[in-house]
Amino acid sequence: MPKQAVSTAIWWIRRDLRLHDNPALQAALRVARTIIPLFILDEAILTHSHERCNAFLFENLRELDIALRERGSRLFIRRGAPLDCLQSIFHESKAQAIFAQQDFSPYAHTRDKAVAAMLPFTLTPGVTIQPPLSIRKKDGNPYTIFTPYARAWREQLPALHLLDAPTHLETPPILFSEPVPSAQPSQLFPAGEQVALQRLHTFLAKQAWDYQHDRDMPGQDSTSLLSPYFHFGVLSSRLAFQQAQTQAQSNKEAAGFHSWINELVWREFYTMILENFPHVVQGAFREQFSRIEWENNEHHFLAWQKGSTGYPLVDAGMRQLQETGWMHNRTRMIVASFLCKDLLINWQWGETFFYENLIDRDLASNNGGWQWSAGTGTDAAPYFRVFNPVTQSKRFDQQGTYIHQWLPELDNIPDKYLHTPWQMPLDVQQDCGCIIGKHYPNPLINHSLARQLALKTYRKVKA
DNA sequence: TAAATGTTGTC
DNA sequence: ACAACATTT
Repeated sequence: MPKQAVSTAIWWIRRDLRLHDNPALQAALRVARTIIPLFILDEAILTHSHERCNAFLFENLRELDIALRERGSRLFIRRGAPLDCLQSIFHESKAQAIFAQQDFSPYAHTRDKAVAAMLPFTLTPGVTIQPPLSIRKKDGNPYTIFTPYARAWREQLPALHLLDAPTHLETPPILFSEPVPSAQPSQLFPAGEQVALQRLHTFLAKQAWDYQHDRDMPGQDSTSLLSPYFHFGVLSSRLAFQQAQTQAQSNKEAAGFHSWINELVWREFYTMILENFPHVVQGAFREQFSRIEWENNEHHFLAWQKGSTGYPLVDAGMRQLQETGWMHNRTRMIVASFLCKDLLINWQWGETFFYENLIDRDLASNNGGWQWSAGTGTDAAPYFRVFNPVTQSKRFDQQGTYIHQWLPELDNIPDKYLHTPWQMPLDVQQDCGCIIGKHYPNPLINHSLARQLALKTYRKVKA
């Protein structure tokens, strides 16, 4: 960080699209009088992400610009390679320092190293609540199991001093900026930090109380729906944690709050894993699982993607993803288990598909979740843990609320066949206007046989 | 953050 | 016959 005050600093915005509790912005404000809020449209990232995800980003940029203008400032947008853009705006504006929030991915590290080599560049924490490398075992090695990690995480948690949004920002009047790209606003995820803060507030006042139980019910409105906001830093995870923690400490019935906080810690855990073991991006965390003999049947993969596997809860999950860019966590686990175990398709195919379709496309969490499901990862479920899509369906979507929400072709089938439509006698199929094999597919595979095959295939590579 | 299968206990 | 519990995958 520059020791003495400078006149102008660039606040390079990446995954911190907010004014509240923003360490990078505050670091810039501590040394500089004039701030240039800059976002760079990096084609290397944009071309690999779904239009819907980019739309969420663009809408949030628009909201950030509005919030900045209310404070006498504005957002500047450039398009191109980050280093090129930074060098030009740095010289055009005669800025003397650049501040950004540190990001954790192989791409981000390469990018940021190149910038630091050429320009006065300072990174601040802020993506996670605690810096990923700050939590280690006594022997200095990183944790690889969640539970002891979470214990250490809680024990060494420092006091969090949240940072207020600035009330006024001074910004140079004349500097080139591209317009904020226009985009289709999302119904499910309206943009802006005020929406995110309000959503957090509502969640903590209502659903969080029963979160421990209700979060497993994909048909209920029981989760916070905050993941896209966390991913782009529209909402500060430190602030969210602190508010949940305050509620947990001031209420006797705090299980729901602790359970939600635990999900925040999972996010920290997988960011830490990615940081310490970047090879997880390439393949299995544990070497022997790169040798699984997958079937990789393209036809099965397509059916999975479209949501036509014949297992209603799996298909409902995939339709929710296709239609909204988001999927409930319970169904994420179920469709992932189905892809890896029932279809014996390489989990990386699923990882890529999720990464391309989720608005909350977080590299670390997505990779961690898939490795967990596939049983190839750090804290993975044992390989023999295979979800039964029918059991899961009956347990977590008993009334079929979620199935009905996403599979209109099953609208009229009798409740007793909702989880197993293929068991409908032909006359019932005709009565309810849902012919299996015509209006809704036959199951792609027989779960019980598929399970046997998965166990056999996994057993071959187990340590 | 599971499910299937086998064993024992109860009627 | 069928829970409840234990073991195996």
